[in-house]
Amino acid sequence: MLAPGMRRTAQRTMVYNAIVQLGGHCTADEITAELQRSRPGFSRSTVYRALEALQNLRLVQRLEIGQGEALYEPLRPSGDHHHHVVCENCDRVVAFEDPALEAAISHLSRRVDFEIAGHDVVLRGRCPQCADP
Amino acid sequence: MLAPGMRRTAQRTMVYNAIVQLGGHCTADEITAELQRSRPGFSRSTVYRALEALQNLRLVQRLEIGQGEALYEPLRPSGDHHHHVVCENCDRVVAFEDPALEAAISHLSRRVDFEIAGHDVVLRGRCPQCADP
DNA sequence: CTGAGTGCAAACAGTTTGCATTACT
DNA sequence: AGTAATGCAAACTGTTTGCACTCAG
Repeated sequence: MLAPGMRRTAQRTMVYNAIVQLGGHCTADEITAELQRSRPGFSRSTVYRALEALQNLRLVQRLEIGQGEALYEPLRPSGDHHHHVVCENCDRVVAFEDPALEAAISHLSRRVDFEIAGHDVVLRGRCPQCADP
Repeated sequence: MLAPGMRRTAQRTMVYNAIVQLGGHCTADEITAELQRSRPGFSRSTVYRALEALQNLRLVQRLEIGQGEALYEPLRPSGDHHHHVVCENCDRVVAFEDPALEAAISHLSRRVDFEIAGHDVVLRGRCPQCADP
């Protein structure tokens, strides 16, 4: 599980747990704030470095949605593959899976002259709460 | 064409022309550098403000690809709809269109409980030059 | 002539880094 | 004991903003 030479520290565990507790799709600052509630000295840099380590372990995925700060979500090591819908109004992020979309992309991947290694899809719109009232 | 009160200035024209001349998919700094070759005082802020204005006029599209700086591309006002493939090695960006992908997304859009207004797709991989040697 | 647009410098946000200290293994 | 990880502060990058000046309409 751990890469050779890599250490299991309290901070990294805490960062992972904070993401889960925040319900996923949270920013580095939200994670820091959450952790500093119980441990005021918790360092922002440690959060960033822990997030990098957790990404290498495939326990956390970084999402570059929009131009602002990155979002982080916990990843089931089983390796589920999904994409995201973002509310343009409240910035809420929801994940979805769609086999037909994946099929279209995998078919398309054979057509382009790049060797495709991965892809990202982001849907933008209004969530139910922001659309109705 | 111009929004009410909006002015046609030499700088905005120059920014648009620079993007075209650079072949699209260029950064704000590349545009600034290009313009400063012939006019050393050309301001970075003017580039950013011009890019914002050109986006409002639908003459330029901003791409948020990866975590670094944004890319800008000229947009035919006819409103072509396309997506991008990025080379993970050399960062080259190429556009593509795919009706089957659009169909899958539009079908999917009816399935999710958001009111979908738009979407972005980015394929990541290796361009022919970076894959072969 | 008036205010939208410019240029400069300074502020800003999010993230990364250098370095001395701490604490896994 | 040795070295990866931490905490702090300072650097860094891409972008935005305040203000006096300029120029398009």
